[in-house]
Amino acid sequence: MRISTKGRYALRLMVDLARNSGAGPVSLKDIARRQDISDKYLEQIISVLNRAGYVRSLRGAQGGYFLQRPPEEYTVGMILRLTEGSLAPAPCVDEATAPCGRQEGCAAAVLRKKISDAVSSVVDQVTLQDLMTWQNGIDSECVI
Amino acid sequence: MRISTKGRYALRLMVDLARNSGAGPVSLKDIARRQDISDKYLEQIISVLNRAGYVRSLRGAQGGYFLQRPPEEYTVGMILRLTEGSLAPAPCVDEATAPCGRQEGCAAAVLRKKISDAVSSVVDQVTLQDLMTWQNGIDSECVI
DNA sequence: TACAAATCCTACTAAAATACTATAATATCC
DNA sequence: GGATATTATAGTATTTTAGTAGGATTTGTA
Repeated sequence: MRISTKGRYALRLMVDLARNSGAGPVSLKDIARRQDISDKYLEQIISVLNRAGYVRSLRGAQGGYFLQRPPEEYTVGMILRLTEGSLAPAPCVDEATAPCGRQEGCAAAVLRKKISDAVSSVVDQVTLQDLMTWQNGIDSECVI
Repeated sequence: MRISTKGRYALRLMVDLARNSGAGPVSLKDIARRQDISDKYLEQIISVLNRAGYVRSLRGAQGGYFLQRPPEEYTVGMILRLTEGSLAPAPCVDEATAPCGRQEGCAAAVLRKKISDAVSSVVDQVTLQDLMTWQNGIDSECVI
């Protein structure tokens, strides 16, 4: 029941991008240094965000990344689902073709759905902007 | 963000125990056969539940296990926390000594706590009895 | 009392997921 | 043309998960 580093790093990455936007694209190397995360690992993570259109990239010298949209338009759920895969507590919650074959009236399904909905209700509500606001006053490198 | 088989098997095991209680202790072998789970693996799982006092055991021939308390006194949260470890979405949510050292006002901490609370609000509310009720009408081997 | 059926206990292992690391190609600004 | 970026692909070490295996111990029953 853990969010892996991949999802957490993605959040930190996006918050970092949001905080440091304005003065041109932000290079991954800078983000990696500020967040103290391997830049090669971040590369893989941001490429997912890039392909999904969450960030835009500029190649070459003075290149880097920037957010495609304002921070309040990204929810934590969007980012985590992309990087973590599903947020469901077990296979078969959100899959149409449940392995057990009987989604209807199944105790397991009811329980899973409740957990899944509870998590979603949080992560789909909290935006990047919220994370930034909560973090204000604290120094920027606070770990998510 | 998954519940592992360990936690899920523990739930199935407990529901099975609850359903088959009344006629003396229930042997693990029977549970394993009904639930189609390796009995050796179940042994490890039930030993945790046993040490925690959630079930009682009787050794020797005609021995087995039975629930220590009525099904409505076990929550899903109790069982999952025991077998899965913490249900927190990341280290440092429920630990007093957060690795980042600054629990207060940290965006990460706020987010994690929200997720953790959301999950808890579900799993601490649902009891074994609920699972049994939801499962009524369905054949018993429905997989959690 | 011997035997069978059960729990208990410890250790081992295969496979998958996680968390990176490495290398090289490509693009762009100066 | 060179420094600085992103992009793409492949490889690897570590950890976690999900079991297996073997045997010791206990206890009811014949």
